[in-house]
Amino acid sequence: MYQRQRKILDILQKGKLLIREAAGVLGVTEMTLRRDLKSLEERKLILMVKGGAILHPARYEPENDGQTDTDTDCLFAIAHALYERIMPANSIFISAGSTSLAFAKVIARRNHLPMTVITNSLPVASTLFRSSCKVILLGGELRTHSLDLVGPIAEKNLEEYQVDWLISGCDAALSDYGFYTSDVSVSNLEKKSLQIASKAAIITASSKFGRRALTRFATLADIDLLVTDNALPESEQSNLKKSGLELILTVSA
Amino acid sequence: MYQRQRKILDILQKGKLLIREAAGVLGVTEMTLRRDLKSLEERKLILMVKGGAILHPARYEPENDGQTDTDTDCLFAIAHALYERIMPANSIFISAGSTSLAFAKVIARRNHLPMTVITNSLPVASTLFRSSCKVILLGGELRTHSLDLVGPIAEKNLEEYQVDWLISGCDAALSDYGFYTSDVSVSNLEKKSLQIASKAAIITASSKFGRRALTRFATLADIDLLVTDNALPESEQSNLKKSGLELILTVSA
DNA sequence: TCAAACAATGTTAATTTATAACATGGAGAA
DNA sequence: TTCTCCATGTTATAAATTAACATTGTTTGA
Repeated sequence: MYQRQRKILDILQKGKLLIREAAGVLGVTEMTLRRDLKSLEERKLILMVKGGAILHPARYEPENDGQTDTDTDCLFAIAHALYERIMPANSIFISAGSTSLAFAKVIARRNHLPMTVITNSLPVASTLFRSSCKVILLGGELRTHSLDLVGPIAEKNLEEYQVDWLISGCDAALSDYGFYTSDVSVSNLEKKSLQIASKAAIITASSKFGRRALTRFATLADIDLLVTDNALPESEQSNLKKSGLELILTVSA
Repeated sequence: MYQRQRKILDILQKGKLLIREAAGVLGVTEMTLRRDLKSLEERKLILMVKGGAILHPARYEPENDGQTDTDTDCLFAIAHALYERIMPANSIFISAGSTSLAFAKVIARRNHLPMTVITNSLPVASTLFRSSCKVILLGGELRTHSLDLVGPIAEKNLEEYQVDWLISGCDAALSDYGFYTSDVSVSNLEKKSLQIASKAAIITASSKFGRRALTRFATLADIDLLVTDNALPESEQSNLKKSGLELILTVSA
């Protein structure tokens, strides 16, 4: 029974759960599933909506702008792989972005050791709220459409810290040149965070490769570990390995 | 129609709306109300749950620990009164707490002028996200049960700013001595924020008067404006007036 | 000004979802 | 074994949601 409720929460990580569908998937009656959901709702873990349930809204989710299930699965596979590779760690910096957020969710669910997480993302902070992690949120200006913090204050605060790992996504990547983001203030913050991290990891879907975005925030040499999915073309893979970084490829569904 | 949708949002400020009940209150059919709700949901302003609706969860809300409707009404009355008194302003600091959060909600709904809001509260930042306000969130450690930021980083960041008004609640108050909070790190931050504000306002339910809490963060002389409800005893009122601060009393429901 | 077109709301019936009450069946205790 | 308890399943009932169509009032353009 507890096993099943855990599965329910897993399904919910990806968004909404429909009672009719999920009953089949879990191999139980609607009634049983309802009883599970009711119990989870009483524990404030979920919120029941018409015909289904969502995770309790005490944790904010940025809009899932047209992200498909497959996309989400891919992100979580990458996040899990990263988790296996770098944990346990004492302190990490998690930047903003959907891949980073997926990683934060993995930590919240799987990690039970004390750890310090520094982030500039409200969704990440909120995800780790009540986890075993101590959360430090950088200050700064709230970017209007992404719920993350940037600007000089955020950069200056960063100087106070030192972390084992920097975890970041990217908006675009070239296998022979480096990693890009499309916002200058984000890029500035990323550059700073590279300086305070002993090691740096990029996690991103392979689809980001082969294009540029506005500014490059990291060269290949800046990055120690790259986790992406195995849809990454051979040529890109060999380019990356040449630069000496560790490459982990997850199997896509 | 738009008038009615505004009313719906007003009702929702206080929590959940039940379609069956609200249809009567608004004087329309369930069907009409449903259509309004559907439209609001499409605009991502609300989320429909079984039998009713809640505000869109894209905002962090601390748990409503047993706060009654009357309590909430009282808070909003106070928040409105403060809004009328101090707006327009160029820049304000809003501290953490349920009363401050109510004030942020009033701003989000009523203010359409550009303004800068500095806060150490995630719920406040999230409430003002997408409003006409520029939001600056102080950095620092996330307090585990309150979703607000404290600590040396937060205090240091504060030094960078200067605001017209400080808006704060309190955990306890004595009419001849000052205002208290029950957390030392919160108190430290409050003291700092008094220093960067031209004027300071306390908003609080009158029930907080007559007791102490762990630490005093402000004397009567530190405060320029107090907004509370008219259940405040005469003796306390005269004490407060003696100290020269401006006192605004709202009518309780 | 009138009537066509439209928008908002109301009404009813059909469908879907939720609840309640009782039935089954297996695991463990006396 | 036999009883009890608990998780689950079944069925019937109630509630909520949707769809389709009816009504009303308002705008618009001949």
